[in-house]
Amino acid sequence: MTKPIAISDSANFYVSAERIFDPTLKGVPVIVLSNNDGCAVARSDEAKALGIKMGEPLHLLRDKIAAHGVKVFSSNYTLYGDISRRVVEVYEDYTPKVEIYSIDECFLDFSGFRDRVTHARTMRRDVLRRVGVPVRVGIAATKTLAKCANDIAKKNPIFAGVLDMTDPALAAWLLPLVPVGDIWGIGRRTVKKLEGLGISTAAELRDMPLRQARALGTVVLERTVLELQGEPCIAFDDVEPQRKGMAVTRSSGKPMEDFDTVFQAITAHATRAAEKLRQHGLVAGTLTVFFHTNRHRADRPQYAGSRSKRLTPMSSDTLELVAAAKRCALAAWPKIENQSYGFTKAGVMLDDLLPLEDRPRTLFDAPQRSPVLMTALDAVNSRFGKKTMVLASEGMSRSWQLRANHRSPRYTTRISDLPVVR
DNA sequence: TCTGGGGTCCTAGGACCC
DNA sequence: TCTGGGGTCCTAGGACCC
Repeated sequence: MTKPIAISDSANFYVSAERIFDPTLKGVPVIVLSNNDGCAVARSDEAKALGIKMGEPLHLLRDKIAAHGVKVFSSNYTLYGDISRRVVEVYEDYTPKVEIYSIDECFLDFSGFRDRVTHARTMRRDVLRRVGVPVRVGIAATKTLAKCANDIAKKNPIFAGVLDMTDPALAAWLLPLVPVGDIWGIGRRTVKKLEGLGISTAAELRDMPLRQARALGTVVLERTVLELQGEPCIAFDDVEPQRKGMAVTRSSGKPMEDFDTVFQAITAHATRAAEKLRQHGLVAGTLTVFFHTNRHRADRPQYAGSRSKRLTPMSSDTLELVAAAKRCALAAWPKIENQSYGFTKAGVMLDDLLPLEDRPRTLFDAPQRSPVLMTALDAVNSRFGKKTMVLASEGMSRSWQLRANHRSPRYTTRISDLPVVR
């Protein structure tokens, strides 16, 4: 008997998080936008019912928003991250093993509970009571099947948010109802290929010959088939994996025309990346800078520049990272004379990350050339707020900064954001 | 006419996830 | 006018080695 795995996820998480602090949002259409107020990345059920699609650009939604009084929010990741942490705390009261999969999803070890459905229902009520967001739970023998169960529970109110599909007979009965494209790990490309073979449901994929699955979609697809058969191939893992890379990339509020502006954005991104490195106690071995024009504008000249550089010694020092980023940006800058580009996105990526204490040593290196300065920088920005102290090359105009015209208060992490009650 | 056989490491690109 | 950001894993193919 394999161990039952549960996956718990939050319905429309970002919307649910906004609703905690503003009850007037209940029962009305609400959407949360991506960075730069670009497109809808979370929609309430009411917004979905209006036909608002995941990833739909805001500028195509203006009419619907006006006609139906859709409430619109910019992303408030500080708030969502904190709510997510609180939800995990509740899960930890209901199982000794929690694997955080994403900001709104956790795998839970549900082995050993006599009545898993009752246990899940109790947990669900507790999350709602203590944090205020609704969650759904799918339980099955493998992660892929648990995701299916969760998906079925999401779409069929009859399950009241909890479906235990551990029983193989129940799985066999339900899998024919799951479209193959809804399965975890099956994306658009694979759906196309499977369609050609006449495979359109989870049950049909489960019955696909393993060799054929591997030929079509490598070991990844083969594992999915095995998981659908109830054989675990994706291990439950509650230790945080060593991260391999990190990126800070942003679209700009308006096009960046000259090197100085692009470099201001890149300075800000490299600065943020260095902060993240130090927070996690890591150093980076490679830095990549990229920037590109708006691909949706066929009428404007297109350019995409990118350069990487090894960091030796490995570093988490803002000054060193920004210096390396500048060399990359200069090397990647277009060489064509008299051609002006409107760059709309820029980013800094760091790879070959290692814990500070594991970094290779050389005779003269130090993890940060200016460790005392970095400590002071982090202390000031933590005490007085982000961006209190920045490098001059980040500039003061911030003309590249992204839009966020509908941001809600950071209710749980910033006292000055709280509404004043008189 | 004959033209090895493994290894390892690295990189670019594809596919997918939320 | 306006179209997100941050990750992971896998494979193929080239370079290089003995």
